[in-house]
Amino acid sequence: MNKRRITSKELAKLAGVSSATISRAFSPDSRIGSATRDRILAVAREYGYQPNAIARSLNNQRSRLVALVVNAIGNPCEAEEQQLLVHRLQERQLLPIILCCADHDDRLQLMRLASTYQVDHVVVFSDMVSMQDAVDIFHTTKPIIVSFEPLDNEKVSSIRIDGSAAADEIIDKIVGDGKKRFAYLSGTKSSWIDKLRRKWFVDALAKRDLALQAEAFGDYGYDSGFKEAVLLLHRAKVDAIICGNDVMAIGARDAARRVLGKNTPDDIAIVGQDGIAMAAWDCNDLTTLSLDHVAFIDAVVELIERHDAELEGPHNITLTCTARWGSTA
Amino acid sequence: MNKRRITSKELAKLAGVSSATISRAFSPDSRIGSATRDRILAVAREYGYQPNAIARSLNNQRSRLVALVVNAIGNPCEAEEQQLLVHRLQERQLLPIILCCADHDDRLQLMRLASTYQVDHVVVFSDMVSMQDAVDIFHTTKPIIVSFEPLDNEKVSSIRIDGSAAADEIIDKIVGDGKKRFAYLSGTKSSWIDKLRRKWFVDALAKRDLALQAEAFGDYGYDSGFKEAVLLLHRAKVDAIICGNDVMAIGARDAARRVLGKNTPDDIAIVGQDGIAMAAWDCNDLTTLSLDHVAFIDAVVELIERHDAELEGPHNITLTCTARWGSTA
DNA sequence: ATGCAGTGTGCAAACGGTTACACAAACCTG
DNA sequence: CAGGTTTGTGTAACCGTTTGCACACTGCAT
Repeated sequence: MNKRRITSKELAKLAGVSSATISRAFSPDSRIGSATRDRILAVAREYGYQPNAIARSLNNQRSRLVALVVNAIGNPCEAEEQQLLVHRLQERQLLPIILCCADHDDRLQLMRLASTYQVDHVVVFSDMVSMQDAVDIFHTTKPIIVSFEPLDNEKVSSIRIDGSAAADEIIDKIVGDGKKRFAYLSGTKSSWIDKLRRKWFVDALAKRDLALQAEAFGDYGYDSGFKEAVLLLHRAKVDAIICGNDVMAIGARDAARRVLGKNTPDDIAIVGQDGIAMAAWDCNDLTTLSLDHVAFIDAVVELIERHDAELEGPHNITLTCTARWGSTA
Repeated sequence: MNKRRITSKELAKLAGVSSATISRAFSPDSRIGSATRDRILAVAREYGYQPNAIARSLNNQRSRLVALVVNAIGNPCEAEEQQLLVHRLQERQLLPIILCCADHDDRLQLMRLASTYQVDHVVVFSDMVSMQDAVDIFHTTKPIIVSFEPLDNEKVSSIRIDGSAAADEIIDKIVGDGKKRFAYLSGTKSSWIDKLRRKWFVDALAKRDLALQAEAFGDYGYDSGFKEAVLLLHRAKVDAIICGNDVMAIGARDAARRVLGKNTPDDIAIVGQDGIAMAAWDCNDLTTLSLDHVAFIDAVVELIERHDAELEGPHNITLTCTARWGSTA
């Protein structure tokens, strides 16, 4: 019970070879007689031997661990991408270590902890840590840091998102429906991603000589969407709310309907961002500025693979968003 | 650029001590002069030294890694608990490695991979792997396996969930409203958790001399809830559907409303399970058999801590569910 | 002065693998 | 059949920590 895992030396004794040979039996292309390998593999199976990944990592300088820095896993707006990425990593025999920033106050300490595990790659989805901090903490290892924030650092590859065209389309439609008084409900104060998203819409409005009539800040959650929408609608006369993500948009829609008695899209237009599966559920049917999550994760994986292949400097990929039309705008 | 991380030996040279002393400077209670420690810590900060967790783990036989075996992170019905647990682990300086089973075909291989990382604990939330397999794979390490499945193994601690009383209440209410023809929409075929949940309701019905009129199986997702509900309602005349989780219940509710034109709770009663935050959103307002997620994760953490403290054998904790009343039943 | 507990430090052996190097045996080629 | 290549295996060093043991030093009571 609680039996210690058998080591390569012990297995070597059992199989009548040296521990070096055991190691070779487990490395696909190394000089070893196929008869010996088969015998070793058989004995290994019998005794339940598996090479110790910790020891191997120490030697290799390669842990096959990937740090995923995210805000939260509970929020559907992020979870969908995370799920996709975790799947792709697993296919490649890479294991994700997830760092949840949202509810952890000392995020730097958290990243430092992960960095001591010599992770091979770092993917930052969270907008609650600054890229500069991430680079500072992980720079001694060899991270790819997938960043939305354009950081001028030769270590950081990034994926840029362009939603300006889609924002334009969306604003066009809403203005065409006779709406003029827009509000923006941010996901968070002072995050790069949020500022970028906001800018797409502000620019689209400016083209039509319009400007935001009101603004508020939430926390990417339903409750904040609901609450801030109520306050917003009491404070200012607006007939369209652009939200920082889909979940907040659902909250805002519910608030408008329940508290103010306003229905979409006639009384008020509500727009989300992300384009998560839930946005398309029949009960939501959100109009949203949506990102192709599969393409996004493809890009992340591509960056990771470039990095693995030790290709030259950082690499940037830009993806464009599209509008998903629902019945809320 | 890609500078190698500094090692304790190098730091030792810089600080004019031996690497053993470096190590001691970083272990809270070890015999070391406080002046030396302060000096070392200062030099360490200057050069950005942090002890290598991989090497430490190898030596310690303690990795501070925890394997979390889950179905998916993208499904809100699980993500909420996972988020809570990840947070609690992080507080304790433990890092989670998430294994997503839903989209990985060879789950055993996945668990074997994680087991080579000498994880200190294993928490199995997924009902897509058998507990026996998990035990077989992780038994050489010292795992706590949080299991719903009553497995008679001295390594496996478990948390049992009892929802029978709440199911009884819910059935009582629905029957009181004049409904008699129940269907059960399972989350998955042949999983222990699903069978258990189903049994609570079947038993509650039996007490009233009622039985299920129809059954179907989905995959815990919205689309499957929607699709199976449509088929179910075309196939059988039922006026209440109990669903395997909340997301499927939302799907079923949408299907009933959109495809069949039946509204809750008058035409049909719909019940979910889990009691996730989303169930309480204004647009959903689901009646659901709900589990206190905080209490649940408290229990998981308690088991992990017992295990860390090397307390005697396995331990079992039972939690009871409560009904959350919404407008769908 | 002598002995002895207590304190701070270094040495060296783990921890469990991988891999450069060395070497023996087997296989060619002319 | 000599010489060269290929193949398979073992030896030992190394990856970066931790920790038991030894040792030197201080302080204090005898």
